[in-house]
Amino acid sequence: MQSENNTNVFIFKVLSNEVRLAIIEALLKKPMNVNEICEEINEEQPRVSHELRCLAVCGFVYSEREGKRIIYEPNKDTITPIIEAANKHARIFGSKMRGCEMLSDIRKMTSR
Amino acid sequence: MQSENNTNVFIFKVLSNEVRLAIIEALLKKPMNVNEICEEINEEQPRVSHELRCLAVCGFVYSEREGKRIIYEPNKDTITPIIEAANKHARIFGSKMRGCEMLSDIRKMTSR
DNA sequence: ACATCATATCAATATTTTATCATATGTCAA
DNA sequence: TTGACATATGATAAAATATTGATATGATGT
Repeated sequence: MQSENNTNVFIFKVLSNEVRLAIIEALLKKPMNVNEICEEINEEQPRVSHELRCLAVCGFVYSEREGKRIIYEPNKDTITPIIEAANKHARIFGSKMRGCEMLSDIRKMTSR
Repeated sequence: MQSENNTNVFIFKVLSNEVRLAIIEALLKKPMNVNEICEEINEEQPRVSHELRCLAVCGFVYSEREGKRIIYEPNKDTITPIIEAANKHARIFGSKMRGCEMLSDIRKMTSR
């Protein structure tokens, strides 16, 4: 339970990045190779490779070589429920957080 | 959908911190005031107050004054599904991530 | 083996987040 | 209104993460 907790912190860390989350969402539409992902989310290739590595180590995506290309697929089983649960919270509290792009933005919100 | 996505990044950021997640887990057991939380998770009061503010702004906890004390409660409705979904991933891939405390640890894992 | 395309790695820097401490604010009770 | 307790705030140093571009590796088909 305690170790599960620490693992959860790490899981959320991995998901708390715009590029990584964009990659996941893109792959949920359809499996792709690095360059297709780059086009889809408009990011540089080294950057996307970097993040794919992270996502792969953490079990969020897996890969399979097809000739020259390496096709990445998301691990729908565990990703989908996490994202949907977050969506639910976002739907209700998204407006409350509007304008927060960084954690430090919260300091600027004086009212509670 | 796009704004939901950005909000999700933020949601995961908030949850990707040991202290904040510990606060949430503690409050899921029972509502508490700041000092009780401090004891439970063994952290300093200013630190916990800081994080409670963050959690409150983001809709993860809400508070109610009871005399001198302010009692904090978690927003079980949306938190529980998120944590459970993460637990599921942790159960399967936790071992793969074992030893990762920081994202930079991933760089040390050379094998894929 | 060579040329080419696809992907990964490295390292330096910029940005963001965490951690800490001193201090302020607020509430109650005498 | 004073004292005691409870909680919040602000500034800042330290640490972690994101970003970037140059370069390296790897696989394929010829």
